[in-house]
Amino acid sequence: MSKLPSLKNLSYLLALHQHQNFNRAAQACNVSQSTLSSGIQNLEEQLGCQLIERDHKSFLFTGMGEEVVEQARQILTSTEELLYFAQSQGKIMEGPLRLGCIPTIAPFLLGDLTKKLKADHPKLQLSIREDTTVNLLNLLRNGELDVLVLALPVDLQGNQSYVLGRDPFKLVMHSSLAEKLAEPVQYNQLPDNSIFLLEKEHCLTGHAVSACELADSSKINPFTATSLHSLVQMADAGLGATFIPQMAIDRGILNGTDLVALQPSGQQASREIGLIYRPTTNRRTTFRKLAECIAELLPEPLLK
Amino acid sequence: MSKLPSLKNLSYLLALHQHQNFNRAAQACNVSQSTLSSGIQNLEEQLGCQLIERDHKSFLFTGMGEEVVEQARQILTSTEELLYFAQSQGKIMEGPLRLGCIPTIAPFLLGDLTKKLKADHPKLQLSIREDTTVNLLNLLRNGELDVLVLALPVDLQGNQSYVLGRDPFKLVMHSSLAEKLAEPVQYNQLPDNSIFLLEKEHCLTGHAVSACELADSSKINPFTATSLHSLVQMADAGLGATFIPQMAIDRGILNGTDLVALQPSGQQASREIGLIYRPTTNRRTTFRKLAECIAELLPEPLLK
DNA sequence: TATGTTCAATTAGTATTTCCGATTATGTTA
DNA sequence: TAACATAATCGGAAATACTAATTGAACATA
Repeated sequence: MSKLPSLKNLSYLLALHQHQNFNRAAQACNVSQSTLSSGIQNLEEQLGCQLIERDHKSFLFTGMGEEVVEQARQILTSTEELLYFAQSQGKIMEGPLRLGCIPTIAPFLLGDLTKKLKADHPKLQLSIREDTTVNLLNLLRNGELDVLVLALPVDLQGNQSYVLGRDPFKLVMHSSLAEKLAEPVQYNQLPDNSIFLLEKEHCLTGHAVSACELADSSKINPFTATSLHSLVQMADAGLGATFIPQMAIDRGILNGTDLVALQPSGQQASREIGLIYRPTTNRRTTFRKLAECIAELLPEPLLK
Repeated sequence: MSKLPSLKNLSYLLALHQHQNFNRAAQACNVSQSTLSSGIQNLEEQLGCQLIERDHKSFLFTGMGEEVVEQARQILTSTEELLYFAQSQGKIMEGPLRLGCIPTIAPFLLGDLTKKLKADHPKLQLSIREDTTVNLLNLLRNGELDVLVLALPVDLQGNQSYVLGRDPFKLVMHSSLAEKLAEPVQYNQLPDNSIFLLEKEHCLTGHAVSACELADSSKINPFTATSLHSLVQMADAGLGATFIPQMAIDRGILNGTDLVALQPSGQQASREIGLIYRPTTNRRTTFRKLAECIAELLPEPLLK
């Protein structure tokens, strides 16, 4: 059996891939450019294949190179996790944990969550990143985040997940508009263009439309908002109705408005909240515990 | 960030875990005993925790040590896969592939499979291990096998799987016994102790009993057989009836006997065949292709 | 109780590997 | 064309990994 590539050389390759420049990559690794250069050559020799095409002056990762980068990333992340795990003496709820969360969940969950974690697991150092689903999945893949809180269903891309619970959708509108409506609200009672949604980057839109069986798109106003708070503002101004998740309502997003929350039609008018992590992780017990903490804070916990 | 442990030291740890003896482990690694000894100490220092308890003369892995072994195994397997992947230039259907299969599938599948693979992927070097489900799962976890063909349902223990297809159960008995029976056969038409099964190590027994809704255990003869072939012998001798999977019948296991195969009662009287692999693998495309090859050979392919 | 054996740790010396700084080769920009 | 940027190469220094031999402790046995 030929010799295994060294983790060091694999990390050089990752740095090179990230910086696309030998000097900057070398700097990032705290080694000289020559070291990194020969490290890469070494790696190519050991792996018996070309990882980057040298094009006099510049270079380009080969297809194989990209593949190796991908696999190397996984190996290095695992090793880092092993190191961290051992150094923290297996104390699973201590040390750094990098969590990503989407904007339609974060403001209504993370306040309570950090409070709870600070109380129950004071040595856990939670860092939080708020971003869209696709961006978060990329960061998870790159090892820049450890775990995500997303709304399901979502293409897991090979990641694993815990389903944490359900979060019902409510149809929110000004009280004056709501008077003559019966629950669950049938959408054909509403005027055209009267439902406002978030811009399409937010998965909430798609989830709400399908969960609430809102097939008739003529009801949807083409103007899109960028946050739940602005949706609430628009509804409060009497522009129309919108879907707001229960957890946002529970955390008082409608306080100080004249809005009412009605039950929309749709068999299962809700979204699921899930915790997503890399299939290759070895911090499953940590994530499981975190999942339990989060599930308790959801409107309808569902953790198996 | 502290320095990552080296793969070399991790492999020393694995060898030590396997051989439970510094000398033999060192031999297995082709290094001297002192090298291995200091490698382990090195590792303990880097990880900042005790991995083995030295008890003058002998030693014992600590709980943390066992954990680290587990994670190290995964890292090393991934790295080996990376090396193999690169060296084979990404030719996914070439080189060694170590497959495990249970005894109630192997004889009726692997002949055709090897024939097919030899034709379609002549450079694939398939090695086969036949063993019980639990043993195979252990070998998969240890990285000694790459992929398993098992009957489902089974506790995957965190592994991933493709469902390949269904394999119906048939109730097999001597033609003279079958004459007065209507299909699907109701078990209360059969005398007590008239159904013979495999010994309990074989998952076939449990699968058949539950799939065929054979609740009344008084029908089951307490004598158990060790292979499908002996079950067939016993049935042919007129001792009683037994469950035989369709794929065994298709491959002629009843040839030369006076046995007939009847439809047993039970909503879904069949077992599923699945391909199992480590969640941390990076040979998914290979396994997917293999899954397709195998599915084609099953009585009822079902691969999504 | 003495003697030999087994096993892991230690030590000291050697071999190997890794790394850096300087230099070179090549292309790009001013 | 000069100045600059980039990656490869080279030679020597520093770090490391490795071995053989030794030590010491535990155990078996005569």
